[in-house]
Amino acid sequence: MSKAESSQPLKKSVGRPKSLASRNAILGAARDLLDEVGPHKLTIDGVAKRAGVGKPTIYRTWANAQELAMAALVERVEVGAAADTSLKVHTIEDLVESIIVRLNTKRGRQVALMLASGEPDGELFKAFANRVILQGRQEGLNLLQHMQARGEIRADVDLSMSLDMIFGALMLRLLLRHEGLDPTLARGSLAIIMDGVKV
Amino acid sequence: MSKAESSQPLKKSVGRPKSLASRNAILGAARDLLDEVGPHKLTIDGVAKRAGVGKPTIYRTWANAQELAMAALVERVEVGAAADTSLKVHTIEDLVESIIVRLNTKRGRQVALMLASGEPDGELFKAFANRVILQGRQEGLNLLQHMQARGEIRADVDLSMSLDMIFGALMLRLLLRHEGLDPTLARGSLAIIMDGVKV
Amino acid sequence: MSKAESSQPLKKSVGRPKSLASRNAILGAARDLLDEVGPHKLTIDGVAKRAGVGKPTIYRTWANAQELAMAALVERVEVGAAADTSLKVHTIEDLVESIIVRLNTKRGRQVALMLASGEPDGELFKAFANRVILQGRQEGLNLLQHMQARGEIRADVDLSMSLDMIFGALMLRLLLRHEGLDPTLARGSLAIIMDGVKV
Amino acid sequence: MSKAESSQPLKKSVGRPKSLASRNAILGAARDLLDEVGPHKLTIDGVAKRAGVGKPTIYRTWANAQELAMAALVERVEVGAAADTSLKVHTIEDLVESIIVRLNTKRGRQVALMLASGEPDGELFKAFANRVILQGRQEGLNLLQHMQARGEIRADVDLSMSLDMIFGALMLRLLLRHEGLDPTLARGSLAIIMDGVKV
DNA sequence: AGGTAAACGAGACGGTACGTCGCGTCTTTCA
DNA sequence: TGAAAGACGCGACGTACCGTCTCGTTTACCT
Repeated sequence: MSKAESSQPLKKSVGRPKSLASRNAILGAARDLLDEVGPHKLTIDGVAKRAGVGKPTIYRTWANAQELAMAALVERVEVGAAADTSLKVHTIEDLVESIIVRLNTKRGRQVALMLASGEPDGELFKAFANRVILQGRQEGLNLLQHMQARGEIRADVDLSMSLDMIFGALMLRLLLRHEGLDPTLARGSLAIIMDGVKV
Repeated sequence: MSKAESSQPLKKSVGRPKSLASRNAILGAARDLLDEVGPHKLTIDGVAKRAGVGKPTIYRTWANAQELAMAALVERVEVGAAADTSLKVHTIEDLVESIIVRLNTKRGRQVALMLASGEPDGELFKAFANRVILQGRQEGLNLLQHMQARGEIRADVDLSMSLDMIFGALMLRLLLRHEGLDPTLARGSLAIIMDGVKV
Repeated sequence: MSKAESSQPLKKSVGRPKSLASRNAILGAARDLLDEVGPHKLTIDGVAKRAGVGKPTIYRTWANAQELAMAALVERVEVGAAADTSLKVHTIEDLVESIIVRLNTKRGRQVALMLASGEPDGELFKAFANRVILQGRQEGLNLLQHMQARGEIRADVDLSMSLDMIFGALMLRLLLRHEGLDPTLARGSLAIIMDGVKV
Repeated sequence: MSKAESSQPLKKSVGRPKSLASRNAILGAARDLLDEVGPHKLTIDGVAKRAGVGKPTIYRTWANAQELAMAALVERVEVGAAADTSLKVHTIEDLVESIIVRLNTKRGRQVALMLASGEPDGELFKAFANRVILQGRQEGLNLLQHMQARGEIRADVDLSMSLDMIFGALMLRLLLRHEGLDPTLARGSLAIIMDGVKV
């Protein structure tokens, strides 16, 4: 039932079109507030005031604060990703390392909160998960499949589970903070996956 | 700043002591409401009314709804754990399997939400994480250390990371639901860890 | 600091205008509750529930229960006064008699309580005092001034004090109930004022 | 139903007697708080904390904050009166003047509030009114009766009403602040009463 | 060029919940 | 055994946001 991000209707709209300036102001304000007060305290009232916009203008596009937060985070992630296209990721190790770097920020925890608090069967939730997490996982899956095709990984291995173990370990440390989380861990976790732990 | 769960003071307290009956009623009501309406909608007003208790009585012990929710979940987990002592867990595989079973419930997501939304540096958060997650992880760590001592695992392996990969994969699937999560996965994830994926 | 009763701004207000229906419902509920439970027990919660209105809607116009009570009483007094225009008051005796009648009711004590408990330097307090008490006093002052002009009262008499003595006696008996308060007293008190007590 | 001010029981009390020190501390704290925060904000909690006393100790003697406030004011008035015995009051003019001085203080308004907000038929209310107001009025009544007996006042004059007019005028100005209230008014109001206003 | 329809800012609306304060009562422990 | 300390059930406080609803105004498209 979400109103957000529906695919553009082909029928020409009548009346005054939505203001792109307002949209940008709203997402910008949301982004700022996410950093300043955190996702719990992100309120529609606050965003409206900060963006210099009426509340109905926000509700016309997003159904509630959570959707707005997701939209703001997605946009930020995509902007970041666009900036990253320069540095090519060729190996699974590079990929994991870059994921750690991106996760290990304030924004990383914001994303994690969205994932944990959202309704996992909702339309928007899936879209969000896809864009901010599963996309990276898919990249990794492609890389592993190539390795499997090249005979570097056994044919019977559950690649999906392997990836979830790598990414999951990062997520766990992000959430619990019981152990550090730094880019050098990429090599360690991959070593475990590749070689196993048996003698 | 949390008032909850302060370590037991040795000095005899003066004045009327806190009512254990009230405490139980509050935690019971919180537990029920967590299941019925979910963690987002758990309100102090609701708990107070349901428990037949005044709001200040709740605030005297817990600073906000989140702390109360954590306390209710901790208690539930501990009661569950106490009931489980009968079935002995001898192998790492048994452990992971039982964790999956426990995670893969409504309560599992509730716990995950707490972990994702709490302030990770807060006192209560750490206590919560310790009791509901890291305790199981510690059990696993003990098992793996025994295996390492017996020469079944190489001496240079980062056991901590290995465990985070196993537990993290479960957590990831719990949150994202992009793949199923059932007890048979215990064997699969352990196989990857033990043998690695290389040819 | 009061928000109530600010003088009408000439500038067109922006945004949704305040609902007159709500205002009336609130004042009506307050009026009813003043009679039913008394001024001490007049609560904003109670008025809101009775009026079918949210609490913030009340606070948007009145700062606290006292201001609301004053507003409700003022309105009632004015409605009563409007109804009274039919019966003309020509003499000071008629005036005092009608004041006694109006004072000597449940509402009379409510008004007295407001006067005694309000901050006498507050804006709203002054407005209240003006409308419910001093207006009647001013009428009396006019009558006495006419008498003075016609030579029926000595030129050197402090008319203001004279009126305060008449009205004050009524107020005192209303508050203390140490002596009865009935309309026949109008004649008596005026006699004292007019003729003095000396032999 | 008031428990306050019951005459000291003659029967020997059993067990530990009520602490006079506590009583004094309570009344002192109440007196201080009456001045500092006003009668509206005088709370039992506040008095208990300030007096270093448990709340039940207060409730054992006074039924609620209003009774306590009255008790504190009565005591203060009586202490003040005791101090005044030195200066003899021989004429009605002296009396009115001294009343104005005493009324025209913070405490004067506190007393007025008590009178306006109390239940006028309550036992305690009557006692309070008697001690702080009607006693002065009675003194005045005695003086006027002497004057009447000496033939200085006509025999048919309603002395009670005359006094209420004098005192009421003061009360009115105290409450409404529409006109000043200073000791020189004693002479003026008495002049009106004595001589009347007619030519 | 004018009409019209939608989006806009502003902000009030009925609500729900917040976290606090104070009530008057109760249950301990201490002196 | 009275008094301090303080927790209790209760109810109201005044505030923050929710998501919706009028307002009057602006801005584009479509006659």
